[in-house]
Amino acid sequence: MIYLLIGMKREKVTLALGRPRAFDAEKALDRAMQVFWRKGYLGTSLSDLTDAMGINRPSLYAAFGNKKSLFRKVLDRYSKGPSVYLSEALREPTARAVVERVLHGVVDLLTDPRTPTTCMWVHGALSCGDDPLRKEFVARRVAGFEELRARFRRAVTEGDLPINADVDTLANFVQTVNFGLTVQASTGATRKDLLCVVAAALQAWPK
Amino acid sequence: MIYLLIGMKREKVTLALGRPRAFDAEKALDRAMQVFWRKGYLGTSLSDLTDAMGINRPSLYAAFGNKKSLFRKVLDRYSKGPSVYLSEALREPTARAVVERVLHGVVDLLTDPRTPTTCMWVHGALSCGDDPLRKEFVARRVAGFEELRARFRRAVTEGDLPINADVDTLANFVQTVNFGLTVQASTGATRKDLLCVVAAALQAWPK
DNA sequence: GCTATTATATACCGATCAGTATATAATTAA
DNA sequence: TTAATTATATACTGATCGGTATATAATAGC
Repeated sequence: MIYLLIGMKREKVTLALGRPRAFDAEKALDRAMQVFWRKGYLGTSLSDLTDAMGINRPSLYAAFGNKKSLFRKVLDRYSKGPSVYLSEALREPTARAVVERVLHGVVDLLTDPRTPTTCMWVHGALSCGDDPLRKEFVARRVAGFEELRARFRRAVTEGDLPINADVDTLANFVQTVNFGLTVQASTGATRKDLLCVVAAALQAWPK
Repeated sequence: MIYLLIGMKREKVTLALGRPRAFDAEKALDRAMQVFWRKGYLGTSLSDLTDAMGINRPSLYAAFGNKKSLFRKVLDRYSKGPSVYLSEALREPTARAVVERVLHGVVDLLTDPRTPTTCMWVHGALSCGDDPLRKEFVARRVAGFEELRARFRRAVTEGDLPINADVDTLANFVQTVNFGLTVQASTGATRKDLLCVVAAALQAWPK
């Protein structure tokens, strides 16, 4: 039953028509995230997904579209969830603090015992074969780069980076170390290994 | 015709029995390398391989074993071919020169227009799902790390690194930047982007 | 020639892939 | 109750997966 709200006072809003969904879509997305995160894009099958999500195939398609569409939704969720340290880092008061927060953030993410020992974005980007999905990874990387660069530009105007700082290179460098740490962790590096690299990278930071 | 060499002087060695192979195994391996390099491990199908190699399936299996075995052979060939810059770098006279050679080497590799814009090792490591193949990537990364570390230890004794240099961290850092550059290139970074990062990383090097 | 041996070519195997048709169950609206 | 709507469950689709059985072709030794 739906009453339109065109200047009326009626406001009943029972938008749920038909049989109600029997699963929690958010939880299902989280389960899907774990699978894609651990096995990559091509390494994950529809059966892997439905098993982990506890739903059957038609329900998955009805709720999230096909595999690629589900992956995109999971990727968005990953940005706002496990990978939120990136946007949080941008709010640190100085460029130096931003970088520390980014690099410690990724190490924490990579070594969280509850989640796969990799970054879902990197794992996805390198496990989609030559699928057009690749283009979306490029776009997201560029977006991340630009956010970092904008933050460093601000740092220059605020005086916590030298006036002649090369903000492009700085943003690029931070992103590169982040990615490198991810590959290290994905192939067995320990938390101690990663933290040493972070310390070394921070030493390179302009005073 | 084979004469056994048990204390005899006969030495004719016509080991080619049966129908001769109609393809060049080395060239076929190179073709296979291109495919794995571009599409990753899971992204490459047997049909992709036989198409590229110009041979049929039974010939592939007879000459190189199954998909995983072929991939291992290709990985070895990759180390001695496109990735040889790593072992060459170790022969540079100073630690600084080693690092420069490694990082410029990987940038050259990543931006060679004749080959895929990634490193086959990294691409492979992150595109094998949760296959046990993963363990072999771990072993190879550790081996690479140890070679670098040994080289830096030598540099300490030779005086071109400070006596208190943390050789573990230095080797780790170089490897991490290498991997990071690879992910950057794999997701669209330009040669200019990569070279800026290399310069930034070199600035961090101990004087 | 004949036999042994190895490579090639075709065609096939069962398994799994992503995706869907169909029937039924659960809900709201009337 | 009845109709409309949406979700669920099962079972299926054609395509492709990695891998192989079988038959034939090409070579060497005798």
